[in-house]
Amino acid sequence: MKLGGLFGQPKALAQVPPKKKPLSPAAVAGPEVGEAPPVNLSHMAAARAKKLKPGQFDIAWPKIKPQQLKDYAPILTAAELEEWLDRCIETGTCGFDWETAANEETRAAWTQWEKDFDLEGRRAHYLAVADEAMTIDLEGLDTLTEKQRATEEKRRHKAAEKTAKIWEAKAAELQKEYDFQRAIYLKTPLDPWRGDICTASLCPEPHRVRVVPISHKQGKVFEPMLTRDAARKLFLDMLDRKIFRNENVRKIAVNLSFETKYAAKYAKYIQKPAADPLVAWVRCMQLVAPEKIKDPKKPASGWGLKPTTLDVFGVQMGNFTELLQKHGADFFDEIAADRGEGLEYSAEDADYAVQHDLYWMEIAKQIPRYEDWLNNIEMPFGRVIGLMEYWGMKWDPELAETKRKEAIAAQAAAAESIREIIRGCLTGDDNRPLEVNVGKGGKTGEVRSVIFDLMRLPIAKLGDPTKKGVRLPSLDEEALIDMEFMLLHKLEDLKEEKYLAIPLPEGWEQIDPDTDPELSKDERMAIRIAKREPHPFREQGMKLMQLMKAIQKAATLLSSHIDGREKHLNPVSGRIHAQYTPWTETARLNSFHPNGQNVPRTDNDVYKIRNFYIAGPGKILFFIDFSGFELRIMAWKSNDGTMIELFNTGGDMHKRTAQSMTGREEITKKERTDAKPANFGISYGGTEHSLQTTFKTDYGVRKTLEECAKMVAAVKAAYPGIPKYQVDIVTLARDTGYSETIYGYKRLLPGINSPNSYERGSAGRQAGNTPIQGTAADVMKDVQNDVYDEIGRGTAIRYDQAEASDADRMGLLDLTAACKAHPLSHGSTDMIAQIHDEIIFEADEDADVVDALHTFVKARMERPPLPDFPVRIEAEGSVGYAWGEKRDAREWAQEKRGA
DNA sequence: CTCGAACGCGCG
DNA sequence: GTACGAGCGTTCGAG
Repeated sequence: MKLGGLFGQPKALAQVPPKKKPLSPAAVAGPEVGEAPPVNLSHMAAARAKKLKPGQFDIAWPKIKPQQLKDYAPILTAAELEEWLDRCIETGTCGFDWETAANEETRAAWTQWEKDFDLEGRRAHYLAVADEAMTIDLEGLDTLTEKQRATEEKRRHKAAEKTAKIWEAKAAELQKEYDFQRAIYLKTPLDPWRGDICTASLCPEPHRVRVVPISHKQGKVFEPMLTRDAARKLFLDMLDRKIFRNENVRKIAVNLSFETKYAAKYAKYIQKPAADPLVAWVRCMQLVAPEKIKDPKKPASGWGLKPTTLDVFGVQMGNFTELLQKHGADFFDEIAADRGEGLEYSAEDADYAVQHDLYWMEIAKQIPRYEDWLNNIEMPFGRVIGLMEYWGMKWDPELAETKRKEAIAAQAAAAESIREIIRGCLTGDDNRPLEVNVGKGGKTGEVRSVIFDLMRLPIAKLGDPTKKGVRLPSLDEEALIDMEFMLLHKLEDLKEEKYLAIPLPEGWEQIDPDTDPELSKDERMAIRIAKREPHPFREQGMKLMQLMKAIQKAATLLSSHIDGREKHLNPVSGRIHAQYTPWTETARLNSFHPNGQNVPRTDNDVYKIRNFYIAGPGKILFFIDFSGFELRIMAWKSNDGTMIELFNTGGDMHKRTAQSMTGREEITKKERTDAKPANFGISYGGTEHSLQTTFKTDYGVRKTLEECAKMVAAVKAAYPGIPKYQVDIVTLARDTGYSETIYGYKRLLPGINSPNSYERGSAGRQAGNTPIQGTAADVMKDVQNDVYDEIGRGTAIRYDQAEASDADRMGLLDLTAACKAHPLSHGSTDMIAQIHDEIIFEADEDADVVDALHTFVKARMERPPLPDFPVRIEAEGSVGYAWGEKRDAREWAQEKRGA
C-alpha cells in the first residue's frame, strides 16, 4: 500500500497533478509544504527498549502534512466510472460513502399522513375554541350586589381560563405529535427499508474523489437517460464486480455497518479486505490515548468522523444538518451533488475515510497484534452488523396483541391482590382500609413504606449505599425470597438461618434458653427462635412477597419485552431490527433499540415471547450455537488436562465436577445440576457468596456458605489449571496493564495495580474473564465474517447466472428473486441475529438449503480457532418456525423430505 | 418539566 | 462490599 501524501513520500500524488480547483477550505488555507521528516526508526527502537509502565504504549505518532489541493469531481457516465474504479484497483484502495434519502414511497406516505393529520387546520380550530372560551358572558349579573357581581365575574373568568387552557394544551399536544412524527420521517434515510442511495463517492487515494450523483432533484445525474433505479443498479453492479468482490482492493468506509446495510438492500456484499477507520481509531485510542475517551461506556461518543478529522488533520468538515438547512432541504437528494457544496460534502467522507485508514493503521502497527486483529476480525465485522440490522426478525403482531392483553390482566390482578392484602392489614388516617398506589412493578415508595415502616416485615438485604450513604432495604427477587423465608421460620435476621439446622434438645418447650447452664450457644439461639411469636403479619407478609415477585416479573415482561419491542416494529418490513455496536470492554457485541439479545427464554416466560419472533412466509429460522463455549475456552486458556480431555472425549464436565464435590463415582441428577452453577461461576472469579445467591434465585435451593465454599473448592481441585490460570493471568496483567484475547484485542485494566483492594480485586476478575469472554467474541466474529463472505460469494455467482440467463430489462431484475433458492445466498440463507454464542439465520423452508447451511456453518464454527488449538469445539443446529420452538435441524430436514 | 440515579430484571 | 459482560423500564427527586 502506498502512503503517498500523508506522512512520508507523496510520490503517487505527485504523478497525478490535481485537475480541479481546490474545493476544501482546508486546501486553500496554506500552501503545500515539503515532505514531513520520516519517522525515526532508531528512536522508536530506543523508546521501546526503555521500560514502560503497565498500560503504557510507546507510539510514534505519524506526522501530518497539510491537505493538498482537492481533486473532487462528479462522474456522470458509465465509461468514466469504469475508469475510476480501475484507478481504485491500481491503488488497491477504495474509500467509499453513500448519501441516502427517503424513497418515493416514504415521501408519498408522509405527504398523505401530513394531509390526514391536518396540523394547521386542527391547531387553528383548537386555538379558536380557546379564544372563544375567553369571551366571557357577563349577562344576568344585574340583579347582584357589587360584591357578588365581582365574585361571580371572577368565577366565570377562572372557568373560561380553565377551558381555554385545555384547548391550548390540545393544540400543543397536536404540535408535539406532529414534531415527533416528522423527526421519524427525517430519519428514514438511515433505514434501507424506507430510503435509497442517492449519491456515492469513491476515493482511490487521499485528496482524489469522484462523486456519483445517482438520484437528485437538482444538478446533473449519472447516466441521465436511464430511470433512477436502473442508474443505481448499473452503478452498484459495476462497483460490485470491480471492487466489492475484489479481494485485492481494500474497501474503506467510516461506519462500515451503514454502508453494508444499504449494500444488502441491493443484494451486494463487501468482501474482505474491508476497513472501518472509526473502529480503528476508537480501539487504538482506548489503548494509547485513553484520556481522550470521555465516556468509557460509550468510547465512540464524541469521536465521529468530523471531530476526529478536526483532531487529527486540523480540518473542519462540512456539517450535514447545516447544509440541509441552508438549502431548505429535508433530504440530501434535494441538493445538487454534481457541483458546489453538495459535491464537496459527499467527497470529503470518502477522502478522509482513506486518510484516517492510513493514519490509524500506522498506529495500530505499533501495538502488538493490533493491525491483524483490526484487519481480520474487528473492522470487517461491521459488515456483519449491517447485515443483521438490515434483516432483523419478523414479528407476529396478532400473537403479540393476544399475549399483551393477558399480561395486562395478570398485572392488574396481581396489583389488586397486593392492595387487598394491604387493606386487610392496615388502616389509613381516616380509619378506613389503607389504599396504596402499587405502580406497575409493585415497588413504589408507598409500598416500601407499608412493608418496612407499617407492617415492619424483616429486612433481608440492603441495597448499595446511595450518594447520601444510606442503604435502603432491597426488594429484589433475592430479598423477597429471603423475607418470605424469614417470616416462615420466624427469623429476625438472615444470619439466624444457620440455627435452624441445630437440633432442639428434648423438652425444649420447658427450657429457659437464657438461664439453662447445659445449653450451647447455638442451642440457646435455636430455642429462642423456636419459642418466638410469629410475626403479626406472617401469613399476609408471605403472600405479599409471592405477589411482589410475580408482579415485578409480569411488569418487566410486559413493558420491556412486549410493549418495549412493538414500538420498534418497522412499518415497511414488518420486522424488528435490533441494532448492534461492538463497543464493549471484552469486544463482545451489544444490542439496543431494541436489545435483541435479552429476549426471555421460553422456560422463564409464561407468555412465550420468543414465539412473537417468527420466520417469514416460506421460511424457517435456523439456530446454531456453540456448546459450552466459554468453558472450552477456559480449558484452552488454563491448559487444564482434565477439562481438555473431558471436552475432547465427549465427557460430561458437570458430572465430573459433581464427582469431585461428592467424592463418589456415581452421581445423581440433582448432584449434577448442583455442579452447573459452580462450573459457570468459576470463569467469572466467583466466590461462595455469589454461588449461594445463584442457587437461591435461579434454582430455588438454599445452601449454606460452607456448602458453597466446598463446591468452589471442589471445582478448583477437579481442574487445578483454573486457579493457576487465575493467579497467572493477574500477575501478567499487573505487568502489562491489560488483558487480551486470542486474536489480540486488549482491554486496559487501570485498576489492576490500584492501592484499593476492592478495585484491584475487581480488575483481577476482569483480567481473568476478559480472555475467556473476549476470545469467545473474537472467534464468533471470525466465524460470522467468513459466513458473510460465503453468502456474498454465493450471491455473486447466482446473481451473474440469473442476470445472464434472465431478461435483465433495464433494472427490472428482481435482485432478491434472482439470488433465491441457492444455498448460502442473499434472500435464501440470511444471517439475522447473534446472541454471543448463537447465530440465527432465516432460510428457505427447504431441506436442501437448510442442510447446506447447517453443514457449512457447523463446519466453520467447529474449525479450530488456532492451528494447534487443543480443545474440540462443537456447534449444534436447530430449526423452528418461531424462535420459541426449536427442534433438531437434521430431523426436521429428513421429515421435510419425507413429507 | 426534564434528566439522571437507583433499582430491578431480561440475556449469554 | 465478593461474579463477568450488556440494555431498558419504572420511580423518584434534583435542578
